Amino acid sequence: MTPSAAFMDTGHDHANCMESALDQASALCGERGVRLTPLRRRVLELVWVGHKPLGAYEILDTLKAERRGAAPPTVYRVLDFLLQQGLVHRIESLNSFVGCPDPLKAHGGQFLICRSCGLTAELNDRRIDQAIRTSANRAGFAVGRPMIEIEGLCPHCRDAGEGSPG
Amino acid sequence: MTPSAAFMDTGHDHANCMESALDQASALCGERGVRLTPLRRRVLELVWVGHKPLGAYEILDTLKAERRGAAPPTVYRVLDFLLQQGLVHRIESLNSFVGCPDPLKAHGGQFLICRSCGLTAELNDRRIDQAIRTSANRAGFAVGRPMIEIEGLCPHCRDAGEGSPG
DNA sequence: GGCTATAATGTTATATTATAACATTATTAA
DNA sequence: TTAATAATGTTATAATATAACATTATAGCC
Repeated sequence: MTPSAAFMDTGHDHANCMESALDQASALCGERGVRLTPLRRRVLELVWVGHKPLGAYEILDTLKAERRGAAPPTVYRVLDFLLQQGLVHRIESLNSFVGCPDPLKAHGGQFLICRSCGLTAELNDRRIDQAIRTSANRAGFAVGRPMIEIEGLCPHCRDAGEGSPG
Repeated sequence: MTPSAAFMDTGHDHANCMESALDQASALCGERGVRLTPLRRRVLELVWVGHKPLGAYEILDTLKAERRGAAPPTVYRVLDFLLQQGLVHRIESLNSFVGCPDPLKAHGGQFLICRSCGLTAELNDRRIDQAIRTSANRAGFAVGRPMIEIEGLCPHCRDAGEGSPG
């Protein structure tokens, strides 16, 4: 089960998952001739730590503890870079940022976001995408970037009875 | 063609569309025993004026010109009320608010948002909803509120060649 | 190596969006 | 008319994001 397919479960090797995301980012930046500087790498690492969306100012708080002179532009500039390279996604409904498990494939985001624990999983379901394109085309609309953010309960929190789904 | 089905076209009688939305809101509040006060009615009217999402501070600017003492809480409280009654939707990707053409039916929003002119159309496509539920269920996720915001070009701007769709 | 162009980051200030907390006014219903 | 509730007014501030310019680091060239 890849990270992109569903929520990580008890078998999920997170240290490995994060390391491989960073390695992939490093390779990808190398190929593209852009620089994954220590600062950029560190921010990418931070958004990967929890598998849950992180706010810019949460990232900033951590950076401030690690280097002098970290300020909002420090974080937002790095996030812009990571977004451009497809290494992170922005979750609009949370004003937050999360690591992308599949940066090679260009894609808008489809996210399942647990309202109880905050864990987020990225989907890439062609049927959802197709249903959207069909419906948009019918309205004469040229689809650019579809954003899909599904709030609800992850398997663990659902089973623990953390509130009703509706 | 109802407002919910697609973008308004040249045949769209907007004055009538807005009036009917306000009438429907008034009736609906009456039935529910909640009050569509002049302030609330005015804000609802403002979000309906353009068929495009309006920011809270844009609404505030208009209100300030019309009454003394309008301040951010004035607007946000009214928007909370209108959101609760299903009379407006919040567009997360724009931090903005837009009138709901079908407040009786409980629904998450499916929005087509033109990046060129800002016009927004609301969809309610059961196939999109179904595709999302199928995919979420497969991941063991209990769907609460799906948020779907499709950025792109409306028919008019697409035909006028206002930038590429991707 | 030293030079220059560019990219990245530092720094200060401020814009934009949203909420907290408490005071006042309006409406409902007894 | 009065008490309870709902709605709005008011002041202050929190949270998110960007503008503008200064400095430092890196890459490519001589």
